Amino acid sequence: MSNNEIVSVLKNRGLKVTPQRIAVLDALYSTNEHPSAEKLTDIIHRNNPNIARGTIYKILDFFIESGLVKRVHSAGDRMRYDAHTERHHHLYSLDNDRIEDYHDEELNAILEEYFKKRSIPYFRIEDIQLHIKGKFIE
Amino acid sequence: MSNNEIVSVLKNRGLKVTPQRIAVLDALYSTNEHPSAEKLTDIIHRNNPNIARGTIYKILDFFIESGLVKRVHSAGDRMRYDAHTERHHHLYSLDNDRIEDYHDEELNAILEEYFKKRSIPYFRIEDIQLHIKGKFIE
DNA sequence: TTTGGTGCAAACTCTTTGCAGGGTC
DNA sequence: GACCCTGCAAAGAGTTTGCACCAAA
Repeated sequence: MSNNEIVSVLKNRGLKVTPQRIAVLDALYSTNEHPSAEKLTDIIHRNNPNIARGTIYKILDFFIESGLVKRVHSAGDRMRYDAHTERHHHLYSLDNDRIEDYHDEELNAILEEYFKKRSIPYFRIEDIQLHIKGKFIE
Repeated sequence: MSNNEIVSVLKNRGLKVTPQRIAVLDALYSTNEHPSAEKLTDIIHRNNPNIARGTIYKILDFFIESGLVKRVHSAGDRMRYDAHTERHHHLYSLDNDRIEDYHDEELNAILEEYFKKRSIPYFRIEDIQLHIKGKFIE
């Protein structure tokens, strides 16, 4: 995703454009490994060594409130982030902290169909995500 | 679950029985709110004020290795634990940190059926869990 | 010019670790 | 009695906060 496209993402939502925000979004869009804040900081610092750790945390929180970024549910050692907001699921390695996307339109359709008839009386569903745990085969 | 039953759970797996381990298991079995370590410590201290925080962490790690307890995937602020190991899914509140069980045999059957035909070539599935995010209706 | 974003460093929270003493089998 | 589990306190990792300075609109 080009710099101009990233700027558009921010502008279209009426968010202020700063080099730091561009750098954070760029780093998130350019990886699919659902980085922790630390990992993300490493990626950002390759091109922008002067962006502060605290700023990155603040920007991530801000993007989460803006709906641009989501936290990935994980075992909890540290937070993981994802800027790919289209509907998808995740594969979780039982050997390490690897998390990969799993896209499956047919599965989405089945789930949607199922929860249309089987609603949960005390709960309004907004999003459904599969956590598929297992081992990556090399 | 009675004290004797908890002792049996440990003995059947050949694990050493201590008052601290009993207290941790008892607290986990007696709640369905998927407590954090801090919350769990509160529960334990109601009856056993002298069990140390560090001990509880060590016992939780030990139980996870033994397969008696699982970590619940969450947004990552802190770790959450669950000793109910039968197959089930979770409802996640978007308003707060509430996590509730969701049992659904029909859904399990559908998922099992689906992934029998649709296998993922580079991944061996060991467990599938739905994360259903939304709002609890009071 | 005004508003609010950034950098820095300190504070905070949650979790892990090391070691001496004590309990379980 | 041997082993390893526990309590305590300190260290560590990850995240948040406060404030002065600076930049975007």
